[in-house]
Amino acid sequence: MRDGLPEGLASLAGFQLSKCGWWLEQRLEEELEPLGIRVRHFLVLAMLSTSETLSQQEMADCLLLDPTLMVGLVDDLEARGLCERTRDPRDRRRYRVRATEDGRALHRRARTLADEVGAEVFGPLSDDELSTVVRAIGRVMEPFWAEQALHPRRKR
Amino acid sequence: MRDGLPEGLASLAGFQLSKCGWWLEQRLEEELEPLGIRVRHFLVLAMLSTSETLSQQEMADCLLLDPTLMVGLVDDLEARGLCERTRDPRDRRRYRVRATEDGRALHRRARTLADEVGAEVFGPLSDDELSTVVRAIGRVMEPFWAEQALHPRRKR
DNA sequence: TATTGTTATACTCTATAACTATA
DNA sequence: TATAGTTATAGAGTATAACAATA
Repeated sequence: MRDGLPEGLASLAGFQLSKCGWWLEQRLEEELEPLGIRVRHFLVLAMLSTSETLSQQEMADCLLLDPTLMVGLVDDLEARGLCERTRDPRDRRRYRVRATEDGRALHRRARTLADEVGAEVFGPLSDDELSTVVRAIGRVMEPFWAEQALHPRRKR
Repeated sequence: MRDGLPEGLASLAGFQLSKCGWWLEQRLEEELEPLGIRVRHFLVLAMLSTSETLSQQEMADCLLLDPTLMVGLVDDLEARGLCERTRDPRDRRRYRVRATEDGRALHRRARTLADEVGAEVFGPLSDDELSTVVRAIGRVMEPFWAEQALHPRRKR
């Protein structure tokens, strides 16, 4: 990289956006290490923090992860007492995964770190710009999540 | 995903942004398949399209890829006559990788597809919003690329 | 017969280490 | 001694397939 990004790359909005997402994730990964969790564990806790109970299948769809990966993820959290599995009485194949008080407390600490990373990365933006970007991305992703709810895809 | 994304996830700007980047990349991957290249090959061509010549090392830094991965990537392009390697006469360890005319032509076709994917994904945004987002992300990434030029990191 | 969750296995991708040639 | 590029290999991460329990 002699003198900055080649213009052919810099002008690709998708490339810049992808790397921005990667940067945010890596920084958060670093910040979460002292808490003993990965970004994925944090995302599970984030879901559970506003959902009472969820099945592993539902969480896999939201995170775009293969359901087999949710097993180990929930295992990790349960082993540390951050969430608990109970069978769904109305469909005993499913678990009802719920965050414990410890899990909610850890989520709050992790969420603070995530917000700090966000403030760091988005530092160059004014409050107006930031809220425009955040709302814009949210609106852009609405059709994606709608489609995802109907025809779940996986990978990554 | 019973009723949309759990709020704990939806409110995480970093999560939405990461998935947006993933979505853009996956859609482009699909669109590029008929051209017989992956997104990575396209990104290499994009760099070469505005840079005359670059070393494999420089390109690895820009794409945040391990230099060993650039070998196969440039091999692929060279085998199809899309780029060519010549030794740098001033430092015969380095290659000067250059896009051929065919490479530039394929890049233009791929860039058109990338722009179409962008138009599709960012469809919900007004022109003003889109340009605000694109410029904002570009500004956010400036310090990242500056740091990357000094202390290259890898992975992904 | 289909679905949730589980396990074990195979596969893909990436990083690591060792090497050549240049500097 | 250090760097660009190459190769082969080991490791991490992921998907695939088969299974048990339930619907």
